[in-house]
Amino acid sequence: MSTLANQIESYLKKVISAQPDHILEIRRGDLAENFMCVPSQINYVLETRFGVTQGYLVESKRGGGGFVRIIKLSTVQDNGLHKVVEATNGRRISQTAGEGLLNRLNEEGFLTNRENLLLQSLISSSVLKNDGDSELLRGQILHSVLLNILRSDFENSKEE
Amino acid sequence: MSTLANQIESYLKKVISAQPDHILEIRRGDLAENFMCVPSQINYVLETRFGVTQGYLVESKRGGGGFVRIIKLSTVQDNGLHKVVEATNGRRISQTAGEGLLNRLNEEGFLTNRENLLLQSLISSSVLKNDGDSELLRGQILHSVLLNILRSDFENSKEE
DNA sequence: AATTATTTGACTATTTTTGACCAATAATAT
DNA sequence: ATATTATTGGTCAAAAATAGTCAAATAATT
Repeated sequence: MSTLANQIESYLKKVISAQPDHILEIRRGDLAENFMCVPSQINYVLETRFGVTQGYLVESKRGGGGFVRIIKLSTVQDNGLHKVVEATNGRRISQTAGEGLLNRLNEEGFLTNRENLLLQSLISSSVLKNDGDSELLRGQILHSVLLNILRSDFENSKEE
Repeated sequence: MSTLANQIESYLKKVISAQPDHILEIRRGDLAENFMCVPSQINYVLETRFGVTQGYLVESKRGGGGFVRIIKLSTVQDNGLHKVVEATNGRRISQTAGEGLLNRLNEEGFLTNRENLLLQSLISSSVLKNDGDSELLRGQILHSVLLNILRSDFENSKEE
């Protein structure tokens, strides 16, 4: 209960809860300094405590003005989406399977027709003509899409 | 979070918006002096925040009476995103530049707030963790988004 | 004793800041 | 006119400021 990782985890969760939008942006180096540890310790905490399973999305930026952004996902109206989110974690996804997933999300109202069209095009093999593992990349993209659907500020950003 | 580059960017955008013709002419040296930085810092800001993809055109002249002219182009003037599509074709795009492009598309009504949020997340470095060339991949994703915006069936799918 | 979790640090990647040197244009001198 | 000098802006690469990865060393748990 009192490992460094646990303390950092508690601290971050406390601060995030205090944010109106449940989003926290912080400098990794600052956090490491506050807890008197190496910066990579922060990554360990993020990986083990702020993953999909725990309902968080993490984004970041390097270089001057860099940051780590932790976004708490809304878990309130979970229509079985979390299962899908976990099922796509780190998985390869074929184009056909990806198309099916997006269409299903569209039919169930999680994605608009436009969003579906856009993403269908994005995961088509021609776009993903990456040298690397296209199926893995497709999985990463779809995983990210799913996580964003669960963001509480995502639904609220309908239109002005 | 407020880097020098961000401050200069904000300042310039504020001033340009206040111009009736959305054109700003300024001396690079003056700007650098105001922000107490080296002149080349200005070029960095222009390159990373005022490129064609972000909807700006930059011209300049050296020597006595020299200047830097920043022109904000509306999409109509810009031939319907044609230049942006060209500029992103096969090109590598940094996270900063990508953010700028998406925000511009959002501001000009080509992307909804939701679509912007989703895509911003998709191009953030932590999401785009792949073995290959991240910047190239970011460019491919954004290029695909632009092509979709230009497709008539995508434009027409705004309502649902 | 074996396995799993945590801590640490060396090495990598990305973005911003800075400075030395280059190029163009205008003004002035010859 | 031409050459020279002053006045601008441009380029590029190094340094600084962030963050990420990975695996070895420790610690905790089974």
